[in-house]
Amino acid sequence: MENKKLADIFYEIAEYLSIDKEPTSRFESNAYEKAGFTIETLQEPIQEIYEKHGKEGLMQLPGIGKGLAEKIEEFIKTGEIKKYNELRKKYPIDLHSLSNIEGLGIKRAMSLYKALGVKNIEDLKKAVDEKKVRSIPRFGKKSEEAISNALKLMEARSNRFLLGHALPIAEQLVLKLDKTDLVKKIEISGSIRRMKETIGDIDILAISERPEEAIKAFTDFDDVESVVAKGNTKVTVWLKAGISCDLRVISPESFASALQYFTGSKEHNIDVRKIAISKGYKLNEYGLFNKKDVTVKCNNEADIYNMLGMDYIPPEMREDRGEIKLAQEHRIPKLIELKDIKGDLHMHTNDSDGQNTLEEMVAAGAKNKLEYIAITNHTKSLKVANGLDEKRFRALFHKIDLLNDNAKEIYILKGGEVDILKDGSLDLDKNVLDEMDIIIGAVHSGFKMDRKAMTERIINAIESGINILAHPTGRLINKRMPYDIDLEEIFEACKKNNTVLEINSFPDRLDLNDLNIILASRHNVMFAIDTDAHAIEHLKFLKYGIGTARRGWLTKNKVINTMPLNDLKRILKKKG
DNA sequence: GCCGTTTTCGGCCCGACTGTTTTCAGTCG
Repeated sequence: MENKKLADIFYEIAEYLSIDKEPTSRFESNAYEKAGFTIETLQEPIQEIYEKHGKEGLMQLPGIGKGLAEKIEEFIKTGEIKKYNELRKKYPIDLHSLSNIEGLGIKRAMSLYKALGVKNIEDLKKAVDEKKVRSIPRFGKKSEEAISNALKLMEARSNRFLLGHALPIAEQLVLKLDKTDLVKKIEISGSIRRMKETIGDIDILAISERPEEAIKAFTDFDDVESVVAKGNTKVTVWLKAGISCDLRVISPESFASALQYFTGSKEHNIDVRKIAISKGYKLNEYGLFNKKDVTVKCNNEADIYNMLGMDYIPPEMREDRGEIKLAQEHRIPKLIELKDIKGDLHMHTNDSDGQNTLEEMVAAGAKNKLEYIAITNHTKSLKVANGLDEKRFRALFHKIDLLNDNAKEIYILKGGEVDILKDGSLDLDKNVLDEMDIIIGAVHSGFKMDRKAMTERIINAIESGINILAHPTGRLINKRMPYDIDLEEIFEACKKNNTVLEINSFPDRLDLNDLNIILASRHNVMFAIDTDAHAIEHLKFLKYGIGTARRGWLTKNKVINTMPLNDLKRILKKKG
């Protein structure tokens, strides 16, 4: 991906510039950082923008002016950037990796380079082992130990926590804090509240009249492995679960602004605060203040956004991807909510690789107040999952017909998660496929095909009449990269064939992800938010799919399983 | 190096906490 490569170079230039002595280079550094972020989160190849609209087109992008447009042009034409090469020659050290170590920033990394010649992580390890770091000015024994711990930690946690693992841990902590009676109000903030697919650490916000006691009670929880930092209003702990957690205790008057502040994202907040300044206010975690430094009363986050001339922005949208402009134009969409979902269209039973029986899954669906569910087991070629052949599918469908005749509170759709074979054909006879109410197509093998072949394979399946394309990119978070495919071509084929794209709610899938949902939306396709449940407990994963959909700015009317059963059936029939 | 509903020049987010100091620089979020 070219965008990422260029973004990383800009980030590195920003790092090099921030250690420069010139007073203006700090701001130049910010400019590169901001431009790097713009490029990294761009929805189309930057080269395409340049080819279509030239330098002028690049300068339309936020944070990119004449100078940086020229740098981008230079990179596209020559594959390198002179300024970057010069900086690397001047500072031949891996600043990026070094400054990523907890507690070590760019400036201290530079001190270590100047004093000890530390150029990379290996050098740093050596210097720590030889106890050389403690002798450097403004370092000491504690700093050396902190760096040593951070190095070990970095090896231990190379991956970020999945949202689906971090959220339950956070909810448990909130519950426990609530029970102490030391806090009046608690809220999870940070990237969990934004429903980011992976989480760096847990952020909890609380109102308390006895903050020090609340912080003490928190650090005494047996979930806590060690206390990293502790003050009067804030404490950071390392949890036994292997993730760090911040608790901040604030006054009731500050709660709205603190929640806004600590929910982030950082990029979003910087822009919001700039708008505050431009309107003569000051916004920080303690409140919104006018020119005379008098607090402007805000009861909730919506008040803050409204005072600044914006619509309320849902946490999931706060990523600095254009939501601020939208809010200023009062065009924030009404995002889909969990309660809008009327049915789950992707569920397994123990007939293939699920853990529960058909009857148990149906009962669980009814208990979750779903109006309909689809039972979609694996097909015969997926042997590891005990995939069903034509005969076993027919037997299962017969059982489903009987259940539907008797049960009235929930309707069961007959379906299958049908393997898309290497040539793009489907792994079942046509007459069994014809008996299905819903056909989900999925790739479960041959992940390493080249881009062209893999794209053709999936488009073949789309054209042969699947209703839903399951987990369209095949990625497993922290485990497996997405298939190499041309997503835009696939989205276009989905549009032409009325094929629905799945947003798979399984914590390690979340596929499509937020950015791909935004991209697919431009092709005017429909979505289904499914759990891919392999057990009754998995039905609660739906909230992660909803969170991902909201991060992709999705509204209810784009999601087929928000429809009443009869409308849904009509959509599913429009095939072939 | 970017940017403009006070500005095309003069700004550029900001407060808590830590460690190493003896008043503060660096880091983090």
